[in-house]
Amino acid sequence: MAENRDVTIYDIARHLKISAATVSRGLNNNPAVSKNTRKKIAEAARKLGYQSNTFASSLRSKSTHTLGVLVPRLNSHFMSSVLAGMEKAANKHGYNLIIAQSLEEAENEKLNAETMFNKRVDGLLISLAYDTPNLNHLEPFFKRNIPVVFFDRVQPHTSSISVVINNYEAAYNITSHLVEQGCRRIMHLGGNLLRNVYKDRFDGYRQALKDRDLPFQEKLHLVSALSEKDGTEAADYMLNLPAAKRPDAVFCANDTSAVYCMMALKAAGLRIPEDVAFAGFNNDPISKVIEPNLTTVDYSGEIMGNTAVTNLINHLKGLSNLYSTNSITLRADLIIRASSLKSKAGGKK
Amino acid sequence: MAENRDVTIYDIARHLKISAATVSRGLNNNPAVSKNTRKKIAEAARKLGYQSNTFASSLRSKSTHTLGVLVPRLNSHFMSSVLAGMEKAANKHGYNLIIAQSLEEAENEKLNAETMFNKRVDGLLISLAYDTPNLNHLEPFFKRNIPVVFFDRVQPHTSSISVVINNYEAAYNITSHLVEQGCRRIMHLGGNLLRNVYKDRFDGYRQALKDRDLPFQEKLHLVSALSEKDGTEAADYMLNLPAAKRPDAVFCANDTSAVYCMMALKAAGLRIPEDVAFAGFNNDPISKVIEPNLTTVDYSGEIMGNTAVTNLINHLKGLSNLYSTNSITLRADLIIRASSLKSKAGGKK
DNA sequence: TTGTACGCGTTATCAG
DNA sequence: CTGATAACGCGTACAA
Repeated sequence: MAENRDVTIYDIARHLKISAATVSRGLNNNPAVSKNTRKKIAEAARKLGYQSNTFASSLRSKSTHTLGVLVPRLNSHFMSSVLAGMEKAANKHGYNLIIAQSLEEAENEKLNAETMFNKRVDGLLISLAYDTPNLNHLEPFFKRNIPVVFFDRVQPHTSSISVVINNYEAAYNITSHLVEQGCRRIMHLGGNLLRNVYKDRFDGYRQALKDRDLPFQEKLHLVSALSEKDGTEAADYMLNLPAAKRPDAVFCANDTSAVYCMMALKAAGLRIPEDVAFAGFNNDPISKVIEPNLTTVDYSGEIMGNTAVTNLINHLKGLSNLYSTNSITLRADLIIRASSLKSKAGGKK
Repeated sequence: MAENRDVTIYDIARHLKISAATVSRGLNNNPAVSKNTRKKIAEAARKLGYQSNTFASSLRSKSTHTLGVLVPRLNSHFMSSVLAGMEKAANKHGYNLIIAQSLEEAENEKLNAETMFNKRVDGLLISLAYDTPNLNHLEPFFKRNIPVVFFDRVQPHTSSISVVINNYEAAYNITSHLVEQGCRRIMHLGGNLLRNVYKDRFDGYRQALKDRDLPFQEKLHLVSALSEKDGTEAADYMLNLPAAKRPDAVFCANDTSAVYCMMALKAAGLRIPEDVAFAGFNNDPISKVIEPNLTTVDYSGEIMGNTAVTNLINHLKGLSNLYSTNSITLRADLIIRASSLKSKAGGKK
C-alpha cells in the first residue's frame, strides 16, 4: 500500500551510521571493506527492504548488463528455441534480454535498433529482417564500439561476428541425398536470395545438381516467404505442370512449407515419396508428425542462441576478442526420414 | 572507431547557445517551447548524432517504459505467440520488454522477479511456473504498487488482474463432445492440479462426465508435464491395461502429449478414432498435421499477449483502472476434427 | 578500512 | 517562452 520512497544506500548508511560509499562498496562485495561491516550492511539491506536501483548504477558505471535481441519474428519454433538458449546463457551470467521483433520489416528493425541503442544495451544480437538492405541502422553501435553479434540471418561486417550453420553444405548434402535416391527433377522452394540463409541453401542445391550433371531449371525454383500458404500454393503450381515436367522431388528451405506442400499433394492423390520425394529444413516439430516423416536438416536453436550470447558476454568481460574470428559455424545434421527414401518406399502394411 | 563521449543535451545546448533545460523540453516536444526552437533543437540533435540516454531519464522521471515478462518457457508455440502479441502491443505504445523464463522452477521465477524489480520495470506480466507455491516473491511489486498482470497460468490476487480463457468450460465442452460421439471411458491426460489451467481443465472434464452419469475413474486420470515423452508413456500405459479397461477416448490437456500418444497407439495398430478417439488443447501447429487431424481447443496467444499488455499500459497511463475488474476472459473455441469423429469414422479411400 | 566530494545525463522546480 | 539550479541513486578518485 504505502507509496513510500525507495530505500537507498543512504538509508542503509544512516541506519548503520556509516557512509554511503562504504555501503555501496559493501553491497558490491568489495574486499576493501571489512568482512564484519559487509555482513552488517547485507543485514541492514535485507531488513530495510533495500533493492538496488539499476539505472543509477548503470548511469554511473556505463554498463547495463542488458543485451538487445532483435529478431524477425518471435513466434517460430526455431526462433523461440534460439531465444530460450539466449535467455539461459544470459541469465547465467547475470545479464538480461530486451527482445523486439522486426516483423520482417526493415523499418521496424531500424526503429527497434534505435531504442535498443538508447537503452544502452551492452551488446546487440540480431537476425536480419526479410528485406533489410544494409546495415546503416547499426552504425551507432559500430561507431561506439558496442559489440554486435549476427546470428542465422547474417550479413558480414568487419567489426562484428556471425553465428551460423553451413547452409550451403547442408543444402548440398540434402540435395545430393535426393539425387542418390534417384530423383532427377528436383524442385527448390526457397526464400529471398538477399538473405544468406536462403541464398546459401539455393547455391548448395544448385551446386549439387551441377556436380551430378543435372540441369538447373528456373521453373523448378520458387521463391516465397515459405509460409503454410506458400507451401500449399507450391503444390498447386506443381499439379498444374504437365505430368512430364513435374518434379520428382522437392527440397524446401523450411519444414513448414514442405509439410503444407506435402499435405496438398497427398490430398490430390500423389504418393510420397514414390511420386514426389520431400526434404525440408529446420527439424521443426511438425516434421516428425507428418506422414511420411520429413527428411530435414537439424540444428539447434538453443545452441545457436547460447553460443551467440556466451561469445558476446565473454567479449564484454574482456575474456576474449570477439573479432579474432569473424564467424562461428555450428553443426547441422542431415536427418533422413521416410519422405525421401524412394529406395525403401512402398512399405505399407 | 572514435571512442568519444556520448553527445548529451549539453552539447546541443552549447551548440545552440541555449540552456540544457530548453533542449530537454524541446526534445520531449514540450509545447512550452516555441515551434521554432523546437525545430532547431531537433536539427542540431540529428546533426550532432545525439541519442537520448534512457537511464538518466529513468533515474529522474522514475519511469522506464519497460515491462517485465516472466514465463515458464520461451519455446512453446503458445508462449511465443503470446510474446509476439505482447511485443507488438508494447512497441506500439513505446514500451520495451525484458523477457525471462523460469524454466518451470519457482526458484528461478523468484530470482528473475527480483532482477526485474531492480530494473524498475513499470509493470510485470507473469505466467507462473509449474510448481510456484505462492506469490511471496511478488510482494515487492505489490508493496510499491507496481502493477502485475497474470496471464494463462494465474493465481488470483486482490491488487492485480488476470488474463485467461475459460479452461473449465472449454474442457467441459470438449469432453461433452467426446461423450456425444459415443465415448464412455474417457481418459484425461492432465498437468499439475496446482495450476489453474490444469485444475480447471480437469474439473471441466469431471463435471462433464458427471452430468452424463459417467463415472470418474482415478485410473483414467494421468498427471504429467505433458511432454512428448509423457504422451508416449501414456500410450504405453493404455496398451498395458486389460482390453476391457482400456479407454475409448483420451482428452489431453495439450496437443503435444495428445499427438505423441496418438502416434504411439497408431504404431501399435490401434485405429483413431475408431478404437480411441482423441482431443487435445491449444491448436498447436502439429494438431493440423497429425492424421487424423486433432480435435482441440483454439485460443489466440497473440490476443492474450496483446490484451495483457494493452490493459497494463492503459493502467500505467491512467486511462483505466486495472483493478476495476479482476479478470479478463478471452474466447476459446472448440475445433472439431477427425480424431474425435466416431460417427463419421471409417472413411478411408 | 572508511569517509568526502563529485559527476553520470536527464528532468522538475522555480524564477524571470 | 526560457534559464539556473537542484535533484534522482549510485560509484569512485582521493584523502584520511
